[in-house]
Amino acid sequence: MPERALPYRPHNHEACVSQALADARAICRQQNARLTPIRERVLELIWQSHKPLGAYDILAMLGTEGHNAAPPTVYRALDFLLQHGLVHRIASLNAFTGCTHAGEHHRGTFLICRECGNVLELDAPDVTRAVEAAAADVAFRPEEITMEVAGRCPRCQGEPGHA
Amino acid sequence: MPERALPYRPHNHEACVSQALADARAICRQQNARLTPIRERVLELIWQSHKPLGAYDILAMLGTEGHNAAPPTVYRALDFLLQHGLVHRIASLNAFTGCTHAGEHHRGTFLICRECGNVLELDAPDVTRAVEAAAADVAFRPEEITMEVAGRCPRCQGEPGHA
DNA sequence: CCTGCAAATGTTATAATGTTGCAAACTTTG
DNA sequence: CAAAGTTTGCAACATTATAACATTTGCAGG
Ligand SMILES: [Zn+2]
Ligand SMILES: [Zn+2]
Ligand SMILES: [Zn+2]
Ligand SMILES: [Zn+2]
Repeated sequence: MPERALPYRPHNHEACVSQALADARAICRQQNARLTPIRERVLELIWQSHKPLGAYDILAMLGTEGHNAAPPTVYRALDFLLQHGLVHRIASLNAFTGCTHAGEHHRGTFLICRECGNVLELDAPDVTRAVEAAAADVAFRPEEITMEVAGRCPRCQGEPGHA
Repeated sequence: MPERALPYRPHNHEACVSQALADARAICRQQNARLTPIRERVLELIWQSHKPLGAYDILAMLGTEGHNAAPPTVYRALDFLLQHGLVHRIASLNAFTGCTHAGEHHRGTFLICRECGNVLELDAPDVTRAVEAAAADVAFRPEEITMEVAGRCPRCQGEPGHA
């Protein structure tokens, strides 16, 4: 899978989104899952945003485009996308972001810039290994790992306030 | 500081709680912070529970003991306790738990049993180091680390359903 | 003691986030 | 097509968190 541009670096984000959607379609086909219009649209909205979106942000966006959606619509779509590894939920933000390693069954580490709000998903095997080792030390069997790091992204360290 | 018993191992929990409260009083004295009755009571309730407590759980408990509290009362007490490193917020649970390393300025790793709900706070320097290294690789400056691992605790792996 | 300030708490209302339950529409399958 | 299963619409509700402003409390000077 080609490495996508880092979110806080200038890049052709439309291509980013199309690629993600294409990947998602392929993954769903492969898993015999139905990426319905709503689900796909929610995924697209999430990808189009450079920052994690709250469920109610998504709801509002659907509203402005004529789709008269209620909360369950959005949450159900999000559940589906989470289930199939297409998005992640950022617990510390109550928000959702597109998975940059969809289909790879992995545990993401998220670097969240407090200044500009951008989120970078790392695939950090060392971190995962360290967590698993620490858990093993106390005979704990990990199933799901939430790793979210709030701080400053490179761009915001020198010159704060990038959107 | 003496190591406290692991939460899911039988132990004299009252002693646990008194020790935590004594520590808290010492820390607040040292920091010139006022551990008022409400704040102390909230901390005590959190410590008395073996499992993380939601703000509204605390609210209800205060209610049953005649204290007619509203949400802001609890949230303000919790803010104070968070501020002074006496409790942690578990983002994935929207709940709060007593810090087992209060005063040590540290980044806790939380092992959350999905079966019994108990939470174990680890001081896992290896994990922290791994996270910091991964962040450094992309020039991200971490400020706060959220590490929450959901899974099965040792007791619940064999015989599920421990309270 | 009193006075005045700052910190803490009380109180009411409201915002933000997430869920339940059931009915209608759509898809798949035989 | 008919049955069964899945997805969506919809209304109500539950939970978690904050805003705004009034009141009380603790404390330092006068
Ligand atoms: Zn991912
Ligand atoms: Zn930034
Ligand atoms: Zn701690
Ligand atoms: Zn357990």
